[in-house]
Amino acid sequence: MDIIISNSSGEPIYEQIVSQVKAQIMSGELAEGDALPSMRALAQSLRISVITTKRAYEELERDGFIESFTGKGSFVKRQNRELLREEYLRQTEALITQVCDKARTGGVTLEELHELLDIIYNSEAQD
Amino acid sequence: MDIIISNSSGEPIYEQIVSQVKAQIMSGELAEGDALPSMRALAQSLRISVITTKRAYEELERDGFIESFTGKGSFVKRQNRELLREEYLRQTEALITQVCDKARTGGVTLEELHELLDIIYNSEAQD
DNA sequence: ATAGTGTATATACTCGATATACACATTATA
DNA sequence: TATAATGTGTATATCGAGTATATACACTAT
Repeated sequence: MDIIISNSSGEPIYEQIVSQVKAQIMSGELAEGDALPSMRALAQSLRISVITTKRAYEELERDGFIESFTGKGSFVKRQNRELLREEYLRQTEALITQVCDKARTGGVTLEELHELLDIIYNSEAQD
Repeated sequence: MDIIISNSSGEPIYEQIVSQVKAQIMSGELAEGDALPSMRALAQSLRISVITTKRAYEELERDGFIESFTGKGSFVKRQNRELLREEYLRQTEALITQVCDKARTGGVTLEELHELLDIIYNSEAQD
């Protein structure tokens, strides 16, 4: 499982883990029943504390994405992929709202936003 | 000067003050030489500590938007409005990048993004 | 037994927000 | 004109929430 931690983003480490696991579930890289790396193994490879990986896994478990068993490990639960997609859609809408607020205040027009959207959407690194 | 504090946003109070003052400079509500409310007056009207308003004013002063004089007050400095607009443009682009990342992961298409942008841009409260 | 899992407790550090006391400028008024 | 009173910005020490941690504990499989 590939997880990349950025120290400069300001986003908590455990949240970065959570969102990247969700993204991999969304993309199908992680499917139902798949074993996640053990908390210790992940902590070691990211050079962080076990407690931080545990916190990430706890949040994923609380939200119904994975299940953990003492002595055995952590595993991906059966997913309602459509539910996840809706979550992403909500988050996307929230971000677009921020974009519009910022743009209006700064005198950026709707047309400019559409242009920027095309440019940025197509210029980003693909998987 | 109208400043509105939201406790639910998660954004620090002093940052909310900073961004709203910048927005008012951008819109022309605050012009060169205008006096800002005193740190105490603003603190009292927002029911927050003087130290928090001071912190906001410090950041505005550090970034060259206002000037403070002990015993006299705080005043709007001469502005390069074009510089401010560019700052907003940069922030807008950064937000759009986040939008595209989130959208891609969630399987939201570019066409859907354009539609959402039109809807949200036009549905937001106008000044 | 041993080595692999997840779990729980107590601790340190950062950052937003604060109360309180201090220093300077203007204004009222004696 | 002198000076007390009020209004301005400033500085120090402290609290609380949230992130990340070291260490020790409990369970499972081999």
